[in-house]
Amino acid sequence: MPELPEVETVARQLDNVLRNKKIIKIKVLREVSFKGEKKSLLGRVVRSVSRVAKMLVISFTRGDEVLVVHLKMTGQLVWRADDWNQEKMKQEVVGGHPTVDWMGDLPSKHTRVIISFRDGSRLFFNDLRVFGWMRVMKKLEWQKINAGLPLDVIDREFSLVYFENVLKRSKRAIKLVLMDQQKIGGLGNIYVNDALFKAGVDPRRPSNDLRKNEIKKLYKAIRDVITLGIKYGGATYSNFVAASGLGGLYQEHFLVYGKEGEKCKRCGNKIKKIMIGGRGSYYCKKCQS
DNA sequence: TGATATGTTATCTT
DNA sequence: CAAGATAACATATC
Repeated sequence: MPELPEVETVARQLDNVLRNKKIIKIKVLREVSFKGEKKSLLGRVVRSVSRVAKMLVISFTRGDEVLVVHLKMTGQLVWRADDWNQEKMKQEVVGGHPTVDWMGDLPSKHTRVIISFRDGSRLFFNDLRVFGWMRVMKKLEWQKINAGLPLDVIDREFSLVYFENVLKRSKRAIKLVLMDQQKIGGLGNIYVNDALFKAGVDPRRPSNDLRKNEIKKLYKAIRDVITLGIKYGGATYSNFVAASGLGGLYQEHFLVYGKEGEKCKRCGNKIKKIMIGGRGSYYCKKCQS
């Protein structure tokens, strides 16, 4: 369930290990998972790995292409050095949706793409539900997509005023607006549920109905939740995954997400679950209005 | 067996 | 036409 904090963490770590590595082979085990011409990337040297919205972007020192990766719900990236083995688990970077896949030998049942580098290391793209993708894009094409993206919640320019304007322009449920990647970049179901709880706002409230002080509270809550996510999400993706390292610490810090029937951390009331836009939404009836 | 699932988008329906 | 609602994508798990 990679949301912004997860993707950010993976990007940072992959940037460290993939820099200056030369691609010598790309093996696609599932056609739909890789779009574009893979030949065009052979021989390319990685310049950097970064994050844009919930996407990872791998750029190269030469050529006119970038490789864009979207993990969607169940994608994960695992990079392993040439001499990796289960006992030592030496050089490894993993990130994305936590499954047992990244513990054992790869490729696994869910491996969709393998990118091999000249130094013998490999990058595995695993994706259980095959919603995610890797896509070779021309720089121009990528720039166009970039230009159309909204600000990220952790963007420096993502101001209270900007946020307020976004919310005012819609009367849909506030939760849907927050999750709408065309309007605000980076928030997924988990963090939205938690941010709304923290701000004391009912997820069903019409977006343009929020009062100024509520918008302010929500703005701050989003920042807090995402910052915390990066802090703990970072622990999910370590260079050296121990046997106990499966899954991330951030899960232990959820406020309401997935806690139907459990006690509200603030008032002790039971957390309710409802469906909004076909997605599970968790909230406390007493604390959120 | 059937319901449900983290993200995004295409396609309907207002 | 635009905004909003909903189905669809492929597969595993409970």
